[in-house]
Amino acid sequence: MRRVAAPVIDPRRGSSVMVRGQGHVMTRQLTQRGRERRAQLLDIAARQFAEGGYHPTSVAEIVEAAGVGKGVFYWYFESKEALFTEILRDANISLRRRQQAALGNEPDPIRRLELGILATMHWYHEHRYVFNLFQFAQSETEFAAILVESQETSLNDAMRHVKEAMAEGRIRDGDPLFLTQAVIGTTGHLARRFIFDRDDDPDEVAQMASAFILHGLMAQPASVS
Amino acid sequence: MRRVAAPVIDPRRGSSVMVRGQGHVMTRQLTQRGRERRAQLLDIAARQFAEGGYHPTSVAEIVEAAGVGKGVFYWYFESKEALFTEILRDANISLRRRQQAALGNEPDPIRRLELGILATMHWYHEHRYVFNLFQFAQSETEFAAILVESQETSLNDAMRHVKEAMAEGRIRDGDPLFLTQAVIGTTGHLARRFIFDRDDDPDEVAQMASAFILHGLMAQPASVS
Amino acid sequence: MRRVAAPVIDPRRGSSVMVRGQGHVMTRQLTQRGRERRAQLLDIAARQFAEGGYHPTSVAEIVEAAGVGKGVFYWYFESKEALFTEILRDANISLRRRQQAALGNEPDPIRRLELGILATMHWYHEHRYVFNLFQFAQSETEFAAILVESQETSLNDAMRHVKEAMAEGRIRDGDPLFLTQAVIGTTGHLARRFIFDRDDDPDEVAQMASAFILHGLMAQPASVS
Amino acid sequence: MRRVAAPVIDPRRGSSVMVRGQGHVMTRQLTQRGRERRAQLLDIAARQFAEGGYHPTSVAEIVEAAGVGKGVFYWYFESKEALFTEILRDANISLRRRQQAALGNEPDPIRRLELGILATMHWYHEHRYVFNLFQFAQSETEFAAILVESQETSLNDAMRHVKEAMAEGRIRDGDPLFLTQAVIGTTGHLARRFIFDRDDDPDEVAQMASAFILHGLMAQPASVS
DNA sequence: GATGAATGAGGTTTCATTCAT
DNA sequence: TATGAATGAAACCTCATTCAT
Repeated sequence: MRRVAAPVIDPRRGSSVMVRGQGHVMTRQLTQRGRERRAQLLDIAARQFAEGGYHPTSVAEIVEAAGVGKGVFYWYFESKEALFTEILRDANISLRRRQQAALGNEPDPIRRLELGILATMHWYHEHRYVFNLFQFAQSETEFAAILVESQETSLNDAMRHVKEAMAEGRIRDGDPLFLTQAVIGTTGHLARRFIFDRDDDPDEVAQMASAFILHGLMAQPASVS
Repeated sequence: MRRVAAPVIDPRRGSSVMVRGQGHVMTRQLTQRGRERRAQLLDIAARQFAEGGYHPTSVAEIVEAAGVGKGVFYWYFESKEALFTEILRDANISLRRRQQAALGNEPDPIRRLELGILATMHWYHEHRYVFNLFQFAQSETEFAAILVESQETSLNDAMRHVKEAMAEGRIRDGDPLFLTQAVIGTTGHLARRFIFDRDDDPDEVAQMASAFILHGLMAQPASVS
Repeated sequence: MRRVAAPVIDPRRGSSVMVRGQGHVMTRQLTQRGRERRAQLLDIAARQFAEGGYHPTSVAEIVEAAGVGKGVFYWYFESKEALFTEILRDANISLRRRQQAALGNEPDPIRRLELGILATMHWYHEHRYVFNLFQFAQSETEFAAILVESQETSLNDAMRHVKEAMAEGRIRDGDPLFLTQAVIGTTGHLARRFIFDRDDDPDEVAQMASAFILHGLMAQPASVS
Repeated sequence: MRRVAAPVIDPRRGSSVMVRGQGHVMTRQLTQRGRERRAQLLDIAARQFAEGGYHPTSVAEIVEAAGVGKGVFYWYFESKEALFTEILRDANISLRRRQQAALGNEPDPIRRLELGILATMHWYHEHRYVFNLFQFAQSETEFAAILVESQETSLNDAMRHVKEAMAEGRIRDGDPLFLTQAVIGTTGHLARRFIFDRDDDPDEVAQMASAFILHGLMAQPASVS
């Protein structure tokens, strides 16, 4: 990690936790202090998972980094797995919030795509450690399912822009899902390679990515062969 | 895994192994039978890692699936990690071989890109389980390094086509590395989503991917705004 | 537990507690409310120990069921072990009280045995959950000692009847302790099997138990009175 | 434990083990050495559970007593619980075997009961530590079920004798199950009190127990044969 | 070459108990 | 009195690796 990244956790969220009370799940009310501790653990864990991998990072390492006893972890989280799941969900919520904020009331769907790509690059730039978490999550069935579910809303947002643009004849006809996935995949991979690996300027990466993606989507392209 | 995928291992390769014997590393010569057993273990392990994850899959499970004792594993591989590293390398060699074979003597660089995308989709279709392996490998530093190294040659192949096309004025000017990464990232993500997740027809996916990518690369696009 | 059983705790008892405060043991005076809370905890704990076992039942579960914080537990009890010890003592006191009440001034020792068996069956019927507590307590040295000590008085009561009956020539000569243990053992096991396991009618079980205890298996028994 | 008791495990039994092989249960073949080690662990564990209780005795203590590493335990047993279950089953098999051997071809059902009681007392005398195991097992639902199931055969054996004797008019009419349970309960409790607690002579205990069971407490019993 | 057995550090999780508020 | 938070030892169990046979 070349520079400290902003946490993805909103400490005001989550004033209560789900815990196991002998067989049935109950909700535990947390004090202000409790909420802060919980957010701290989420943040520390996210960074350690990103740095060292989910499996290789032990609960012991997490609590040690937080400077608390081992029991604290299980006071706030049902399991290591539940913690990771929550990190994934929180990250996606944070990313989508940023994308939404960036769109404002922009009426042009193509412009909305551009703004979304720009917001995404900036968010990744600030939360660079999340790359590895998503990457890993994709690789194990249970977590991949969480990811898909968490990203569904963002996917639909983007697909809406694509459909609108298509209806306006601004972009080529085609399967909207396929095109949207192309947009997302390209954005993600370029972010990984140029923002995460090389720490390039997010504005520049976004601009180049937009160029590639928009030409890819455009109607009336130059003839291919 | 919806259907049985072809192994990525060439059993003729690897007629000797590096192993630890009495403290120092030594090279072991393998018989024909030995080479087959080794290839079998690589194949079984690859599938199990893909299905259940690298860390969650234990050496015990691998040897059990192979129907051999635990000692056999360490007869052929230095460690679980070395085994995985080898799987990654082998997979990339296999993929590149397929891409190379597809290009033939095609003189047109743009056509070479198209053929490469098509070959890639077909290869992923046949080795679908490899997706998870690559995805996971990206997420842990040590394995990510292996991946980057293994994929460097393929990357340079593709970049050569891009540069040539650019020199011929067939595609837009721009950072060739950036454009090549865009091509690769888009191809990979679309393969993941449509070939792995949905088992779509690789020819169709390749065709749609090529359309998106080539328009993205093209010179003289339709005006954006 | 098929039906709610009566608590074995007398909330009027125990107006003060022994607890550890600053390193030394001190006696704490309890208010009326305090005594009730204490009795409530004893009762809840007894049922949970019976249902789920002493060791598997955690203090956390007990206080959760009582709807109080964890500190409360240690305000009223020195430890989980002390709590269980007290449950055992209370249960035996309650049982003996019932047995005593049943005897009245009955002059016939044999009749007294019968009345004792009947009272015991009824008590077990009302406090069915106690079976598991006694059973468990027998199995761990420290608790077994508490049981033996708590049951000594009841044992001596019963043995007095046996000795009197023997002196009157009403029952066979023999080791009074042995015969008394036989009476107790038979009563206990039959209660377990027919009252706890099958929820049979305590009057019927008592009657059949008395017949067995007095006459054994043989046909043509000596007339009872 | 005042004296060393004979193990209840037959090391020739059990040439294979059930173990978990990732989700599904598989059977593992054991070598002669493996079978001995397994029997040793069963025996050591049984004694330690009896002495210190099932829950308080840790797997660490068991393997330490056996002088082996912790992994060995899980090589031979699926879990601590599975081990205990097996101890319970083995003990009941051993007890029943002894009872059966004692009966020979004895035609008289009453005599068979007597011989059964005698064999039981001797078996308990040799396997005294089993008392606590049974006692504890009774107290937790899951293990109690195992006990009931394991003892069903012995119960039916004894009930057959009771029914025969009843058919011959040798013992009183009554519910055969009730009477059989009375026999078993009395025998068990007396064994516990006089053989386990006091280390009395099993022959004497058996004789007094038989007298009580056959005649009850009454003087002038009906003649036995 | 191959096997079953063994190792033991280390993993996740639980829990009796204490303490600051 | 009472609470939520914290502790940390210790529980059960896993697993990469080694080894005797």
